[in-house]
Amino acid sequence: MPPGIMAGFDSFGLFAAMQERYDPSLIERAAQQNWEQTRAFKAREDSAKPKYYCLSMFPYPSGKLHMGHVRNYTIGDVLARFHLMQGYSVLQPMGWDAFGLPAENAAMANNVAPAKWTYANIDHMRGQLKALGLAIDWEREIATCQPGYYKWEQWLFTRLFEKGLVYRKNATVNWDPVDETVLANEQVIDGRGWRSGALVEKREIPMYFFRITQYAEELLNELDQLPGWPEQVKTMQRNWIGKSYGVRFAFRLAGEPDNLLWVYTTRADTIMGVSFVAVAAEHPLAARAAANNPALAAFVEECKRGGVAEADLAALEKKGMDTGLKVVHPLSGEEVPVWVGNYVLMGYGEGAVMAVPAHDERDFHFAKAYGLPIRQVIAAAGEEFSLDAWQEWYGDKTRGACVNSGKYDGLAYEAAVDAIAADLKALNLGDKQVQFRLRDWGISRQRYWGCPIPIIHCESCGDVPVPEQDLPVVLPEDVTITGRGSPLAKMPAFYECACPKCGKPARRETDTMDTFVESSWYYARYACPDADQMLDERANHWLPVDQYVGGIEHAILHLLYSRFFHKLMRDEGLFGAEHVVQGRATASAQSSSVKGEGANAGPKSLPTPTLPTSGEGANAGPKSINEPFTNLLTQGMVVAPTFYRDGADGKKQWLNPADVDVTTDERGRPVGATLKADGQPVVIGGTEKMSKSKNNGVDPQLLIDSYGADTARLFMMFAAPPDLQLEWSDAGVEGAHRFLKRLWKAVYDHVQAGGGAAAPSGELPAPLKDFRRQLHQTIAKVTDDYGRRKQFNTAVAAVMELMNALAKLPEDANTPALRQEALETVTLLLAPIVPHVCEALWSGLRPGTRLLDQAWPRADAAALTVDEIELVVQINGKLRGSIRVAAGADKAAIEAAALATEAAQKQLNGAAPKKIVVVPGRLVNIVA
RNA sequence: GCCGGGAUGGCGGAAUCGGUAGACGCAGCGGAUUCAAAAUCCGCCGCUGGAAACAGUGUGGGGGUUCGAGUCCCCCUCCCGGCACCA
Repeated sequence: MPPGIMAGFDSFGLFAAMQERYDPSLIERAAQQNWEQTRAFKAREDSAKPKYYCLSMFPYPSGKLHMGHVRNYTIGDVLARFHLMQGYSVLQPMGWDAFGLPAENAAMANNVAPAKWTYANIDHMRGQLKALGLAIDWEREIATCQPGYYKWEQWLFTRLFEKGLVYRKNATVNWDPVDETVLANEQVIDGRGWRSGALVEKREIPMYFFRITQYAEELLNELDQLPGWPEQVKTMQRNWIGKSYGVRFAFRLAGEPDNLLWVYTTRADTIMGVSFVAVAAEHPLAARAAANNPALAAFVEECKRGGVAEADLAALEKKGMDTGLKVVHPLSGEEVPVWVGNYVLMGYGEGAVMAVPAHDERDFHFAKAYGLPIRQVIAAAGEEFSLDAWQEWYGDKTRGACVNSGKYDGLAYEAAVDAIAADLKALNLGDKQVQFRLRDWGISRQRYWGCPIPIIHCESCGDVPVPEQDLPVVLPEDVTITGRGSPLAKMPAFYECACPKCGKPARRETDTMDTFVESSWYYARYACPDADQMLDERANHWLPVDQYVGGIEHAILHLLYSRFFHKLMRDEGLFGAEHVVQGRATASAQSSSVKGEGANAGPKSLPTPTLPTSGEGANAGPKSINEPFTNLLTQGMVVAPTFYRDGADGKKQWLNPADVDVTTDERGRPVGATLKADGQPVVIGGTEKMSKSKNNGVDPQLLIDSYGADTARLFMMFAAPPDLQLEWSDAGVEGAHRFLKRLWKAVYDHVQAGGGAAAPSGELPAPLKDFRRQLHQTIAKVTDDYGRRKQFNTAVAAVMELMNALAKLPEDANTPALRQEALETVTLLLAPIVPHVCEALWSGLRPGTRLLDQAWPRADAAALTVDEIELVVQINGKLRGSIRVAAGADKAAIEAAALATEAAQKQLNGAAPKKIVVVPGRLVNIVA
């Protein structure tokens, strides 16, 4: 028998006794088995407790888990477990964003069917997720590639089609002329197809669109109803929706007064400064002018080269060419030329813009480059207009007034726009208009591995939605992916069908949906994954999601589309009004300050929560059926150092950090690195997002295998706050593991020594009293960090500090009891982050009970009181000393004590202070 | 290009509402233990000067507001995320 006691299992399936050595694999297996056998995380609709729906963005099943997943899911799990301990009925589900491009790429690379590849990946990754010990209700797992899931997506599509919220129009895509296929933006590299290397062209094809613009106003306005979202994300969405107030008006074509060229502008006040009009290369006027102008035709062709990604287009050099056409200025009657500009986007607004070079920076540079006139029509006091260079104020609508603008001279922005809009309206050539930057959502994809669009094209009946009884349109799984064309369009067995209306032979749509569609409603399906309708009454119980956790990269598209879908489903009556809205987490229990509870509360006393609470205000209040995610946490990336050598072919050969040794100088600064294999130097690159291309990924599996899931979870939570990027560090992992070993030893030693009473009794000597105050401050701090701040690194740090203090606690009659209280508390506080080891420690501290059944600890207000506090003394804002005063000391006493300090006497040198600032509980600043 | 962020010791980070900059951890240095090493434990640790006490200085760069600025305002640099077909 080795020293210590061998671990045995009790009736809970947990440890009856602790062994001396911290053995993560044993502990984690036992804890996970116990949770699984007791179905500990099954979410129930019939609970009397308030509900808390905690959701992490589901993964794409790419093959194996990466560190970003570990981080994402640990954050979600910490919040879920914290709320579980706070007395909530928690739903934390998991599933798979299973459709998408990588499965088709894998199919080509490895000659494996996308379905088979995807399901194999899911099986592997599910095992990896389970090894992390997440408090997930696995009985609700969904995969979006299953017909049982996408059937309802197709069903909603047909409903929206009937309502006119889905329509068909042409859109521009990246076309690879060699592979004869449409490319995703990421498949266009430097203007060429990634596989064929062919120059990519723009091509117009018909696509289905969701009319998201119909919801633009609501999507914009309801951002104000989301106090639980980061301001940053709401700002990005506001800007993306881009509501603008402007004027839409028309120019008549010179000599063809019935032919109108419409433009939209937010700067109608500068209309008298228009010196040309620019249209997109795809604009009908451009095509018309190019018909008998070979040079222009060549330019239009040039504009059609390259991809459609807006980031690339915006970075292009601004180019243009005169069409030779002229239009008549609606107010001045002057003729202005029409140009084709490569910077004008056909898909945005009218595909044409009025150009005012004097007051638009882009137009200014364009006019200078092509020698077009620049006419100043706005003047600002104290500023001089010069054609030499662009100045900020030229484009500032808050400054100045109209000049050189005839009857509008002297009018400021608003008055000028009003007058000009009124005049255009009188001419029947325009009016004020509110416009959105947001465009309708094109969802057609010419790909195989996606949800089939449930439409049948009939020569007589047109586009006919597939009737409900024929859904789902099942995606055939036995296909060969070649990378050329669309696989479904080559399968007559798939597309040959009869028209549901007239019965004549018809052709089934062979495009599939954007995978963003599946991810736009999965959060709702988790409420009722087995329902034989899109959503059932369980959605009313669980929605909205109380806490959503995921990467900041989804700030706009995914989160906007999900908000849109939520409103679509609401308007379809899938949840909301007619259902009873109940089971809301109305536990109002806002954090209440301890400060007010005692007259002599310490300076650093923190809020104490009452049970149950989620700790954030946004979670309370009436349940909204308008928004899917009440609180949002956006997590940063996981990054790691990179190392490389210059290969013989001139390309960099990237080396994995695990294979490299870094050497440091005597201060620990890195001075060089060598490859472990050959001891020869390598180049230290930058710190970058973990990726295959830079070979700087660290496999979470290795981490879990060698240290255990708890160490992985602890490192992830401790290394950085959730919203910042997290830098990978092997040494940091070691440190996290060391802490768990120390914690284990502290509890083991305590239990071996006979443990202690549940709590100390009677008056404690000062060091013990101080420690107990720190203990209860830590409870308050950690509770606030988990609940309100959602910042876990500081929670861990506070517990580490407490453990450091515990190790220095003097021995007294009450010490074992105090130690018992401290260790029990620490175990509970850390349980959301490192649940397995805490479960084992708890069974050591309280044999026969299970940690999962314990309530969250509460700070004892009595333990938090202090008699005396320390205040910093500053002279002219510089730290010069400190004083100790009674906790309730008044301002006069504090000032007197501060003035009496040696530092103050020396600095003042007999003179009277000019001013004394007393910051209660913090400092005194004497202004000499 | 446009929109949104970020920058604090050798490193990750802390400082929550404008109030002691550097908590906690890593690395490093010194010591204990050991035949030795690993592990563990104790101590030191922004920079400059000083034996020390202490003084000066310091939060990407420049300016400003304030008794007091890492935090607020203006300008700039670099890095990161998104830009509608990667997810």
